[in-house]
Amino acid sequence: MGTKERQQRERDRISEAILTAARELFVAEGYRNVSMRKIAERIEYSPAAIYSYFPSKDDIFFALAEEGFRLLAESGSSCVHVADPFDRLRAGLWAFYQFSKTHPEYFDLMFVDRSVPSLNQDFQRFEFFQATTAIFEDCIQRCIEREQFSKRLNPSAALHVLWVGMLGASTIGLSQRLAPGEDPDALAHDLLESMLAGFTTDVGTTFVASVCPFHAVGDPSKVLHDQA
Amino acid sequence: MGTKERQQRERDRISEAILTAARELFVAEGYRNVSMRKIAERIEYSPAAIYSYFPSKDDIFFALAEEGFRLLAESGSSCVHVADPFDRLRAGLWAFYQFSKTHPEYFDLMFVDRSVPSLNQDFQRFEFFQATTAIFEDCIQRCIEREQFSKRLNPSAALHVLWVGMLGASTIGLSQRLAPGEDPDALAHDLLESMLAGFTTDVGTTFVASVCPFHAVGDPSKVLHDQA
DNA sequence: TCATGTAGTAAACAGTGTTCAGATGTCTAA
DNA sequence: TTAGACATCTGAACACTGTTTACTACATGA
Repeated sequence: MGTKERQQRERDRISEAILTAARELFVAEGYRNVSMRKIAERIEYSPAAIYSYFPSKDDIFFALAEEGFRLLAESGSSCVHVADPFDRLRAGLWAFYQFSKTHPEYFDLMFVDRSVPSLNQDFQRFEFFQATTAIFEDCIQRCIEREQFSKRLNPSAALHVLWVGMLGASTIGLSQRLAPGEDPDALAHDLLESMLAGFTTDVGTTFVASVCPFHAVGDPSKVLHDQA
Repeated sequence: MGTKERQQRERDRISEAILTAARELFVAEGYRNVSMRKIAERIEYSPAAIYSYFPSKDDIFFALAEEGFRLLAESGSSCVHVADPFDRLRAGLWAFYQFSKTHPEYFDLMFVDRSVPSLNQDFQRFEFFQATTAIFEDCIQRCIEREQFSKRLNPSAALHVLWVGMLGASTIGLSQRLAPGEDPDALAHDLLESMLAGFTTDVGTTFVASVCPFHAVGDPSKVLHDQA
């Protein structure tokens, strides 16, 4: 007895070795330069052996994305100690942007890349979101209560806006579509401040579905401000 | 005589056929599903033949990206007729976002994808930017003059902010990293209005390099507001 | 007519993800 | 101790990928 347990431990050990090898290659050379054969070579197994631990290459990268979310949660964990809710919100968003720089490959895999089908499909499975969303919606709610943000702001929609805005800044940093000398950090900073500034006033509401060249933009619950 | 000309015409014709085949495959199946062999099959040539017209697969996609910029310029051309500079600015940015939906593969190639090296390197070569930048910086300048935007706004930096913000909305739409039922259009809309609203006030300036957990974020010329 | 240059091809190289028959070794039960 | 069952791992293959190279067939200009 205990054999099954030992076998399972052995399986876990090799499974972990595969992930470690994949992670090292992936961090060093990027998603596109990781091949099953390279992983196999690193762990000194044949490529076919990997398939008895992971059903496909996709699943390896799904597992790495999960790691990425844990990493991101860690990176952002320090900001929960920021006392002021407004500063906490900003620190969290900035941590998100910084993560795209400290872990560009993880970030690409998690938020930008479209070539890992399982990630597109099962993205909402990551429990990361529930926890994080709650924290920062609370920040926004407090900012509304202390009248730092417009009373008519929808915390959930506002958080989405901030998040997606920072995603833009991160993407441009990663894809290097800026002129030489242009600073993605300054851009991310300015974007963040612009969005936050936009929340402090009711100005935005006057635009929604009125002056805009587009009406009825889908689910009303997702519209940033309640229509007064 | 005239032979050289005819030969050149023939070369151009085949070169165009290669691009057409590549474009069709690319629009229908995405960048990653276009192979030299598929292009070759479509034009009824051997794969090797393509290499006497384009040095590599990358160069084919560089040419397609150029097409993409022409397409984008066309898509946005209608908005230059919008009389009000503020509405013109908004219409242009919305056209940019819409382009990511009508031509997702082009958009991905042009602004998001990192797997075409020549695009990363020579991105600033596209003359698209000079022209477009001028138009929309002018809009912002006019909005400042009529006191719709803060006097302390830097038009170039502001345009970058708006552009990158919309890129975030486009990216999230493409990569489908939203919960089921969440509407990327509404998100893009709210983000745009938030950023524009942020420009109407001086509020943002009070944050720059003061309350922020980050100071000296690079080139001061890229900072959104002049430091008062 | 003949030499030159070019266009296009077949085949190969080195790589990719993945599958599968078979070998090898380990564990369990008789 | 032996026999059978099971798990593990490999070599070889399949069907792809981008790209290169030796070669052929043909049109051109002299």
